[in-house]
Amino acid sequence: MLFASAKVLRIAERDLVEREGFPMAWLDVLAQLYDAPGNGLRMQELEERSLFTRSGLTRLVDRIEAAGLVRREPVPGDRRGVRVALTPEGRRRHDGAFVEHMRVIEREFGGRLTPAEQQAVADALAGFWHGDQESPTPTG
Amino acid sequence: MLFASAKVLRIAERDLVEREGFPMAWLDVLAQLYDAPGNGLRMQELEERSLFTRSGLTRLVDRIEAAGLVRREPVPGDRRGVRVALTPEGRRRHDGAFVEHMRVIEREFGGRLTPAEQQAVADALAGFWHGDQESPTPTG
DNA sequence: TGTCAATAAGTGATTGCACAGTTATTGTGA
DNA sequence: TCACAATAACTGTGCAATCACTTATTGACA
Repeated sequence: MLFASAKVLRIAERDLVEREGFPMAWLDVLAQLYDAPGNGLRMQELEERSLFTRSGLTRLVDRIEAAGLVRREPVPGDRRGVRVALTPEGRRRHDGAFVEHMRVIEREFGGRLTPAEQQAVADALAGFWHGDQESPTPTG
Repeated sequence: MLFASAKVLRIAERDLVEREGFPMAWLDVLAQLYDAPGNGLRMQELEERSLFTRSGLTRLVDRIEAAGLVRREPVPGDRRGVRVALTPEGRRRHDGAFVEHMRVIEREFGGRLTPAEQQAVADALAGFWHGDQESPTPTG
């Protein structure tokens, strides 16, 4: 199951880079910000929602910021913190990329499963993803 | 679905490195060789079965070979080719690591799905994985 | 108010993958 | 037999992610 997913990820990655000029890591960040209130999150929150470490995220956001898709803002009341917010350009790129991304995944993955299989996988994974995102038995 | 899988992969990766001292890429290679006739494959065959490019595989096999888990052998009748074969040590490490790896995935993923969901995902993904491993409509 | 642990984020060094190009070997046709 | 394209694998380079450490700021307590 994981190997199959990795394969689809690889294909989707390639396609996204060719079409949009940025990798899935960017889309991941853009999508997280898009779904966040005010289209922005602190680095720490982004770290929790994405699969990167804090240090990896720092440089990832550096690159996305350099491309003009997000911008760093100060956090009122906590000068240690940084808020990463989607720019209008970032929102536009997200919209286009996300739609294409879903199309590719549909073609490479969804299109090769029956509707019943799609539903079953979607239900199972949605439950997994939206449930407790930590280990089910962290202390034992 | 892909995001969820990536998360599990990340966890499994960490766990494997801590327990066995090598990453999932090694286990991938070890498992492919384990399943192959004579516990060996040519680089080209390994490339097809894994998710790496040939150049990535060259160095990956370098490292696994340096650790003594596989060895390179000449291919009779084709001096261009190299056959990568599991050493006895490699087979032992595979056995131990694979069992633990599956246990972690069971705990992090399977354990959080109902049996019916597990079956549904397994069926759908097995069909996907064992089917045509290329794009379903490569020419259009 | 001054000290010090805790928190938020960034930096330097290391590791590993992919792309493009290279070397060695094989097979084909004159 | 020789020239040349195709094939099998490897190497140099650049990019991106991680680990461990550093800097800046905050909050608690005497």
